[in-house]
Amino acid sequence: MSRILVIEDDVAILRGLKDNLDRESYEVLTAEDGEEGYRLARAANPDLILLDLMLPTLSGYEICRMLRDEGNSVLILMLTARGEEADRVLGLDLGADDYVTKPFSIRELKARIRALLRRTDPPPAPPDTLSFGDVVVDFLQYETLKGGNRVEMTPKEFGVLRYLASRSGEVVSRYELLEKVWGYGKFPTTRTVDNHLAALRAKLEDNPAEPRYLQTVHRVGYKFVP
Amino acid sequence: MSRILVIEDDVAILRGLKDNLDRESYEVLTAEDGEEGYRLARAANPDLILLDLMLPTLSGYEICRMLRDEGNSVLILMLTARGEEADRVLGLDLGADDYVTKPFSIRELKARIRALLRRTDPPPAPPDTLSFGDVVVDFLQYETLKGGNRVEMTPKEFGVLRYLASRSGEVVSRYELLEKVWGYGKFPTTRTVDNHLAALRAKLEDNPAEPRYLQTVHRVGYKFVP
DNA sequence: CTCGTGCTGACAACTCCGTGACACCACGAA
DNA sequence: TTCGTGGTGTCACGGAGTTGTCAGCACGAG
Repeated sequence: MSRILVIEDDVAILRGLKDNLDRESYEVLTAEDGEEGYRLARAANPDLILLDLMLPTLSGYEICRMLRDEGNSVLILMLTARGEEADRVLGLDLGADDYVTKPFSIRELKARIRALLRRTDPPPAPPDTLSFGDVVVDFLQYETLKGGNRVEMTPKEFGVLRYLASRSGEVVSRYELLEKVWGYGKFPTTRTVDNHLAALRAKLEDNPAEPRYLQTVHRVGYKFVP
Repeated sequence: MSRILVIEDDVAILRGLKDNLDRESYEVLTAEDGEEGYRLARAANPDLILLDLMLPTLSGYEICRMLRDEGNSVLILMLTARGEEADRVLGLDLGADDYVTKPFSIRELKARIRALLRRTDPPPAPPDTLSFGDVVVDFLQYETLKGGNRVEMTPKEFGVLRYLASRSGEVVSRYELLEKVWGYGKFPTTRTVDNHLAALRAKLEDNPAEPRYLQTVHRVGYKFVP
């Protein structure tokens, strides 16, 4: 069975989680502060980490970033306070795999843990750079060149393009784009997606009226065709 | 499509919810009081329940508890008034899966419903690609090639073909196609199915008048013969 | 303050879908 | 066999839903 590391400073919650996960016959390790959790994360090689965001000595945010910087791709499920940093946690910059907001239902948590552990083929890693036609995009520097000239793009435009590129060739629905690029808890209209696609086309396509790379699939969504 | 049970005593809200969810092609059941809701929850086997917390005869709180005590793991999305024990709803003791506080935006509600339903395991995935004769169909890219040439197909056509292919060799009734491809709650004429089959034949068969792959079974339905 | 970014609503243009009409075909009865 | 009935193939029309586009507003950063 899988090994789960729980890093949580509230002892009551920690015990509740451990009991519940024990009962599911996971192997459960626990830590009550950030430094201890970080040490265990590296030493015990868990399959998944339940990581509280607010911790003594070392925040969950820092632990997550440190692990990722080391190239550690362990599954991380964040426990966050509602509304607090939920959005940033899900941003493209922090490498958590999922999150739940407190207070959470234990059922939901267990379902998410199962879902994470079950997924054997990880999602396609978003590319750091992208080239097509005479366009070169650097997602790390947030810089875009078209025909050698600099093109200004907004963060959202980078996000949309990056997600479409990570699904290269597949049709992606507007709802999926909203969830993946905008993030949980944000609910703009699907028309917003259209607007950003229009902006991308205007900036990157040779003939925006006849898109070659950012194509519409009527009633379904958009796809990036390299 | 998914079956949703809405238990809500405010008839205006109930109607609004039903209309909106109908439009998303969910199958919607409704109940205006707790007892009726509870009865439906057990009898109709919904995929998700929209559950108002304050109800006549039986509160949402009690319904949730009763269902969980019976081992029923149906998804439950609570509708609560602001500040109305929202935390306990998601607490470890009561097994709701998510909640929204009134007044809520219909868009947020729909997004949460989608998120919850997506989390459950979908039925065995139909194939992503399909080949027969000189035809190659890619259901992810929504692209079809016949003899190396691109063929334009509409989403409905992809849907019909995909479902027939997932039942490869079996005869599928028009009624079943309507249910699975169009979704519950949508009941166009069976002539509509014929039209889409005709379109598929025109686009994919070598001789549409003598279909080789998309065959009619008189008085029964259609079958895909690979 | 001003500017940039993102979101929404409105409008027009367009695609797709559903329906009805009619001709034709399959099957069973005589 | 022939006929009749009901199912099916096909077409074109009109409505409904989607998308491209633009203008305007809200919000936060500088």
